[in-house]
Amino acid sequence: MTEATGANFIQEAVQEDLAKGRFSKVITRFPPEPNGYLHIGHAKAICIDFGIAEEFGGVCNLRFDDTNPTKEEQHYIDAIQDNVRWLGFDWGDRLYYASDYFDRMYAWAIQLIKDGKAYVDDQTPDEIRENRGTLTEPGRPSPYRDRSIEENLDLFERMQAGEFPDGSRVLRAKIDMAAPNLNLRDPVMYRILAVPHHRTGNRWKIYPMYDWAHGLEDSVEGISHSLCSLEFEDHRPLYDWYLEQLGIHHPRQIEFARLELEYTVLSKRKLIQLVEGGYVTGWDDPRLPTLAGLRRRGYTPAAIRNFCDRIGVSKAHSVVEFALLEHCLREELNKSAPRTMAVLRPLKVVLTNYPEGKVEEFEADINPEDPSAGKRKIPFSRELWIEQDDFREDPPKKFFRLSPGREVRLKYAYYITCNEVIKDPDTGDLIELRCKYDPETRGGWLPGGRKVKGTSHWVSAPHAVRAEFRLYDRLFTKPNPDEGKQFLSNLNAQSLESISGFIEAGLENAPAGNRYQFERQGYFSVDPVSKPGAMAFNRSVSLKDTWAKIENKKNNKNG
RNA sequence: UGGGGCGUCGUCAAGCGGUAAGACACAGGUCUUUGGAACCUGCAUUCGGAGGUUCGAAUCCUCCCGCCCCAGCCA
Repeated sequence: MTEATGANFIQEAVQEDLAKGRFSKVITRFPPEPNGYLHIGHAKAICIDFGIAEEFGGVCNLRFDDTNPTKEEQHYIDAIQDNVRWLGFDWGDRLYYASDYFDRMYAWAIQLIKDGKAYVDDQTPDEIRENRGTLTEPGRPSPYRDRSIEENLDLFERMQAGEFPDGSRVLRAKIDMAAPNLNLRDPVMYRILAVPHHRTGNRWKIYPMYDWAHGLEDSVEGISHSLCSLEFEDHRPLYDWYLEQLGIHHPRQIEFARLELEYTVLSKRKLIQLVEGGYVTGWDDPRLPTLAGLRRRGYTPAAIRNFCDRIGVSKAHSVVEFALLEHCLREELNKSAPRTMAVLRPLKVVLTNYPEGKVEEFEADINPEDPSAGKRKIPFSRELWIEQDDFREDPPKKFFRLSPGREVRLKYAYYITCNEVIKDPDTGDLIELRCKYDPETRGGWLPGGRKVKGTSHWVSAPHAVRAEFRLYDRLFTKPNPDEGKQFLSNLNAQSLESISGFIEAGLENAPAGNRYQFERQGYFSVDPVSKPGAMAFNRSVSLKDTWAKIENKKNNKNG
């Protein structure tokens, strides 16, 4: 799976733990909170969590960290499972919920209270914050810090009994208000939240905080390695503290750097803003880095997994270039995607010396990279559509496509030469090209004869099928969307261009999700809204375009 | 000027005291019925900086600089 490099630091740590007998079996977990959709950053975490388990012959649990009912919803749970499965990972029968452990957590909380290690605090949220101190000043103990165990027990039970209003009291661990690590300044374990939970209903009036809950969840499941992102590094002492006080199974937490990608955002908060603010069409908008979006865009699970593999695992903050993700998709689709010709921006071509009404069929490779894919038949006739970009009335240097007097090859068909350019007499707009074909070049080849530099794709006008093409560009105009004011101000207004053109006959019934290479254009997948007669294709990624590069260079020089 | 992390090519990232892997990107070339793909070549005398230890340092020590995270009853 990994390139031929050494093990990453997590693999090394796991190896060492196994060698030293700290753990006998590797059990990891992927613990999403069901309050949003998974994105490619989660894909990295999933690949690491499941990947480490698989590599060491262990298992990985899927566990919903559903400790905050004010934000979590069942439909997110469904979508997340769907996404993880789609990515290609299997949690077997090990689907767990933090909420399933609420009873045990409660009992453990009682234990801590009895041990004098937790207390009920009546301070307001503001008071707690003020007394927490600052980065440089120690906190001050709560006036309720030294309540008797009996009183704490009584109050805590009444918190859960629903006797107190939301936010009026919390249970706190009694650790150290002067700790330089703020997480250790008597962290909150439980808050009162008289909110129904999507799984436990009205059973609980109090809900555990992440730090208290997470280690317990890991412990209950016998997790060996609890892998998470860097921002939890500061929480590890607390994770360890709870487990140590309780004297229960103690997994090892290891932190790695989360993924960042250029020209997009990977934060649930911002993603939610984009979706709910209507800046995109939904969680599966193909411009989004969500798994649902990438899937609809035409990305394959294998390409995403490969990407996650190549970016590596480290603790250094990193922002990965988009080009790598695109490369992974192209690499896979080049080998697997059937070829077809589609004209995105049509320009009419009439072959003046081709008999009217005549139709020929040419044979074309379905995939030149994979001969076993076979051949397909393409109809050819007197009137064709070619790409507007494949003609220039006044061709620049190095442009070797069609222009007046010039000859090019129509792929799989004939050489043609442009003789006449028809324009709208009023607007001067290009209407059609009159060309002559060379009957000697049938199949697109003149054995032993003159060669031609350019090859164009085309479709036969009477046979072509109208279709919609959605061309996507990066969602933001800046590599770092947070640059400047607000990330929303860096949205790319041109991130979606929808155009109408023609597809080869035979594609008009392609099922949603099918992926194709439109020759010389890029990889496209059939959008779920497609219907026979109203096909819509999403451009997953363009082919590399050397000519565009040459032109850009030239323009930059002149401009 | 509290604590926790991180700094190796444009971007990721190996390297674990023996003299800077690989990938993407980029540049040039071969080939080509996709200006695609494939293939070949090039691309860090240098590892945030300065000292030190050593025969030898990206790797060890010291100091300095820069960047990220933490003051939710979010996760």
